[in-house]
Amino acid sequence: MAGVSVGTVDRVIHNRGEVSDITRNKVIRIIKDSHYVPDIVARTLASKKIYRFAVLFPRENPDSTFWSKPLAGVNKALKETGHYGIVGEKYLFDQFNRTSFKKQIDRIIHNEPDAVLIAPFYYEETVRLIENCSQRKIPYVFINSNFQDSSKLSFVGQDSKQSGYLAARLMSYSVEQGSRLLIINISKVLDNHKHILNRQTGFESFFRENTNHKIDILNHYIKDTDKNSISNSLNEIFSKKNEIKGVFVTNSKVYKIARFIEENRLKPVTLIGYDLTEENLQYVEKNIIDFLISQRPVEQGYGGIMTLFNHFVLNKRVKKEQHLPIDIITKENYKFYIKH
Amino acid sequence: MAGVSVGTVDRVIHNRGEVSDITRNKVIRIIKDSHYVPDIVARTLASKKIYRFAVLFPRENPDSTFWSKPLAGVNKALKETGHYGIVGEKYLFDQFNRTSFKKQIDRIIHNEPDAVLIAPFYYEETVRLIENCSQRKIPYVFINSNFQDSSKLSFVGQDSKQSGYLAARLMSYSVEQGSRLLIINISKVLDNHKHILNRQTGFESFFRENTNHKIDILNHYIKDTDKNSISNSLNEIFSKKNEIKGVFVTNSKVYKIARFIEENRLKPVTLIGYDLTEENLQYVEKNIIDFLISQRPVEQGYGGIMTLFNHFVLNKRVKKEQHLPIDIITKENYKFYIKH
DNA sequence: TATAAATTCGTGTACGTGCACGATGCAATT
DNA sequence: AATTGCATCGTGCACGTACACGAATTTATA
Repeated sequence: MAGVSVGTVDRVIHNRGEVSDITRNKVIRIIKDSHYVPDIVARTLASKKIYRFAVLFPRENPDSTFWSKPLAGVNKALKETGHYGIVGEKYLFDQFNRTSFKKQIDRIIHNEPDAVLIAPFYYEETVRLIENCSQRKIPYVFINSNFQDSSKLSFVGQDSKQSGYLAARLMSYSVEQGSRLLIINISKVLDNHKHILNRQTGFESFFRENTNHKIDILNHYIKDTDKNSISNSLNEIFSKKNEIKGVFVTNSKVYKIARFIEENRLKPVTLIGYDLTEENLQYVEKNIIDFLISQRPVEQGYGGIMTLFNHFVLNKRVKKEQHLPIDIITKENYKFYIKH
Repeated sequence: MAGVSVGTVDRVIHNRGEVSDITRNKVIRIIKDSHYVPDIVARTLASKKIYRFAVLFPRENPDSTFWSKPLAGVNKALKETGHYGIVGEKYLFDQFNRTSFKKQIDRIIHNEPDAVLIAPFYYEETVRLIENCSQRKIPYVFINSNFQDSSKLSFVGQDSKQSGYLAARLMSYSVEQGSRLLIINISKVLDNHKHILNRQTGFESFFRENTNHKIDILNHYIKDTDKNSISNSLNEIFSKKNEIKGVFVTNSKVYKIARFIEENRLKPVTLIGYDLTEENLQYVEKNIIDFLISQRPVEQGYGGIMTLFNHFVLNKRVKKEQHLPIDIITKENYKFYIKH
């Protein structure tokens, strides 16, 4: 149409220069008018370009099997996009070991990937990574836990505060006026997860805002996660007066509380926590855990890679905040959420 | 490797004959041993084959906006798979008009698509369609409502009975012993939706099986869906003695009940229904509807097309029953389920 | 034995794009 | 006038597969 060869058109499309302004404009005009879009299938076949995405995740550990799910989502996405030259390079760290996190970041920086998918566990090190990326124009996406940062490509995860708010709503159905509730934070390291605190904030604000629920809320922190420490810690609270009607655990460790309740044959309380792990589901089956809130972990990993795929291969614009639905899990519907 | 040309290998792969048994076996052997898989990108580029999928859905109507969502999912899938030669041909019928359903089936049979995605509304006509498909070896997939049929390729939708069961569990949190509950079926036509009845069955069986909940359940059918008929019908029930503590509506018409409750300023009841429609969400916002159960309508349409895509293009085996998660929707999390 | 028919196979072209290489034309330099 | 340099553009091959066509070989028929 423009009276030029495909080579010239190709140069225009890829901004490779070596085209006069006159022909360039002519070609651009025609591309627009005829609604031409490159055939990604042919493009993929012809191009030998390979996109290397670094994936910075915690390694699965005995204390929490959670992170195997996002990894499964990543692998699923990699399988689907492998044809298009996407390869994932995994950098797994020990989530309780800051040095291990730092080391993997060093490796990433050294290996120069085309993009990075980050589970931001430790603050300073994360900042170092994203500053390096910004400098080298490497896009990066956060997963699971958000990061205040305007130059990120995207965040894929849950609105943590809202999830706590939702938990409170669920709690409100089964506790009457004047009841006493308990929020439990149970974790070895506290500094690194703002979104855990957001859950607590959300939970509290529900009862503050819905003033028709007159509720007394206790906060409790458990730092040592071995069985004995938990037992001692909880005995104290529950023995005072067993007046607690509901317990909200701000992470996936809720099964440890459930176990305590079961073994001590406490009066039933409404128990709400996070994540569909094997251990948690056991107690859902036994009706000890009432609700679990799911973060859609598989979709997080899948969405993280797909975001980069859309950005690089399909040239789509991606949304900066991608909040996944907050799924409510009970004994009756959990089976439909597992598998993959 | 086999000492033959690509042409011969191609004939083996596609069972096009004209290959001696000896060479065929040799090639097959090598394909297996070397884990060869065809490059779908190159295949798509080279092949001019077009797959025409017929989509038999209800047309969106003022009474229910539900079916626009599966259609959106279908369109999304078609966009993604368009490169691979997938085209959708839509056959939309009036869900309250059996003749319209029949007519579209005639058109489908006449047009000879490569596969059919069916929302099975009327029984006999559906049987006629799938018998025709079986005869002509055209695969078909059911969506939303299941169909007892061993030769279908797949079903994509929800486990209806389990969703009713789940609704009952949610109800159980907010009603004390001895309460009276109400199940409302509200629909112009009753014969065509077994899965609506399954919801009721599931709800009832929860309270039968969990005998620690002593609950009295009333059933109520509303056939005329205009406002006055509903008013009259409900007035009768609620006026007797306003002792009803919870209402379960077995479909998306729950907003009509909510409206009645609002306008008559009835004592608050726990109200549970189906589907995230505009009208329903209004009453969720007002705290009149407590829970909605979502059928993941968009995913149903998306999954229906993707099932056929996997079958035809990727040669993947597809599962015969694909049950989507039963999402629990409240005022706090509904926002994350809409959009797309 | 010669010829026809059937079977089995190889070759060439196409799909739409990326990219290396070389060709062309014109202006600047020697 | 001859040469060089630069900007601009076209050509050809490659990617891995599908498929039409015709060639080669074997088997059947007269």
